Amino acid sequence: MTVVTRFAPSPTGFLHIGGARTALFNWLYARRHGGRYLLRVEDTDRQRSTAEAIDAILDGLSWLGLDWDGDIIYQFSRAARHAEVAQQLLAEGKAYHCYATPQELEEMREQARRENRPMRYDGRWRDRDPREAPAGVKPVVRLKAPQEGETVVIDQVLGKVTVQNAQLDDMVLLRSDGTPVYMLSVVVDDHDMGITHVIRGADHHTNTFRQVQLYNALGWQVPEFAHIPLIHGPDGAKLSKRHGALGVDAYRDMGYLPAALRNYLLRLGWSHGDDEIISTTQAIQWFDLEHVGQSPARFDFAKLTSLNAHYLRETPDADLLPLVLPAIGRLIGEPLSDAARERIARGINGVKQRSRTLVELSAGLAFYARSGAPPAEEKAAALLTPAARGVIAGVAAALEPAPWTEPALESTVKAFAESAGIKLGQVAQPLRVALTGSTVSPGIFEVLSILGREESLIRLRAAAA
RNA sequence: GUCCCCAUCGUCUAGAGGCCUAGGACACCAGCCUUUCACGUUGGUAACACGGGUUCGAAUCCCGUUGGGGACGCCA
Repeated sequence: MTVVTRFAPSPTGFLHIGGARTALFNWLYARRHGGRYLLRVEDTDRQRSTAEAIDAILDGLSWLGLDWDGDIIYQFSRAARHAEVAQQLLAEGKAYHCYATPQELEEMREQARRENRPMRYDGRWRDRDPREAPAGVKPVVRLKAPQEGETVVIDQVLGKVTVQNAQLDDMVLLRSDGTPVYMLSVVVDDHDMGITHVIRGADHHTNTFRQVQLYNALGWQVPEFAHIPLIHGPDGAKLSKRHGALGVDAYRDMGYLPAALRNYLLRLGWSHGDDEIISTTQAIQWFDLEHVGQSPARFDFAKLTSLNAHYLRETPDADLLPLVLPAIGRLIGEPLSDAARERIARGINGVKQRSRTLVELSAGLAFYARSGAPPAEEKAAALLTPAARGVIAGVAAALEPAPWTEPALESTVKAFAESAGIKLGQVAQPLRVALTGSTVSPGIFEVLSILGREESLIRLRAAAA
């Protein structure tokens, strides 16, 4: 049996981190088993679904590198099919019209709340003669669910769970306007699409029992289920916009790499022994449902950032350049000259070694892009004491006639330090400030070399003055 | 409230009854390396929620307590 998985986001907002992980797990599982990974947009809520949200989700998935097989299925376009299934159930006596009004249902819930009873539909139209139907009320269609016995879900992550059917009420299949409700649509679509493994967030776990009842009423085979624990915010509470529930585009903007996010998300809830750095290729070979954890995880930026630093260092300079060039242009407030691009290309390796995100990388590269003395950070400016300025002037003079290669620069500066009777560190740090405007940068000889004689001397003299 | 799920360092996790003096990673602290920072490296602080069982033996199995989460829509 070929594995078929799906990711089924509802386009009522951006692709958040939990959805991204669900997509990743589905994608990995399908790839692992040489199966298919489908995408279904659950847009049956016409009020809340938007085209912008669809774009944002597709965009997020593409950025993450989670390509889907075949065409996207828009659930709303299948409404007629869903209604047809409900009609079939109706015809078979497995579903019925319910004329209870929203007000009645609200009262039912109120009453239940007051009496500390579970909030459920009481089945008042289940066996009632349709001829008693009130005039002018459009009915919904409800599933005639079993009232005795129990429903069992075997979950690949959570194991076997049993619920008493008395706990479940007759769910709505079709709204009074004839449109299908999510519970019906998922079941019909998953069946029609040949989904073999439903991998989704644990928030759907309780829904599964009702869905299984539907599968049973329809005589359809139940797919495998795997409910993965939710991701919480740093404070352990449900992820909300206040903590980590950002769209994946926000992570892109913060300078995270898709590969890093994939690795981080993978380890959030799944493990392979002590392995931490897991490439996507490796993940495809290893991923399974047995090692998905059962408890919720908290989102931790520090770990993501550390992973990102790793992937940043692993990424070839040529791939990083286009990601960073536009940002640097914005940073210095002018278009990048050819000389600037050239310096950035040569300097990027040195800077990426000490950057954790693309944002840090861009910022760390900006001094290469400028012409003339870079603005000095506060901490850096403080280092430019009169004595330091004197040292810089001395070095500038020593450097002017010297050959401009890294080894040569090093020996020139070292010779200068020796003759001046000071330590290299006392020369290097003021030099760094003059050249980069910062106390943090790649090796000072690398910087001199890349900046070139002319540009270096301009900056040194400006600092010495 | 009812039902369901979950529970190992601050965080992510390894752990499928003896291999556990509970391992790794991130974060944190200290040392080394070094022209700064970062990388790297060495070491350190730090956890089996609690209480009962079962067993020769429990982080691992069972029950309860506590705590956290989820679901209870003509939303998905």
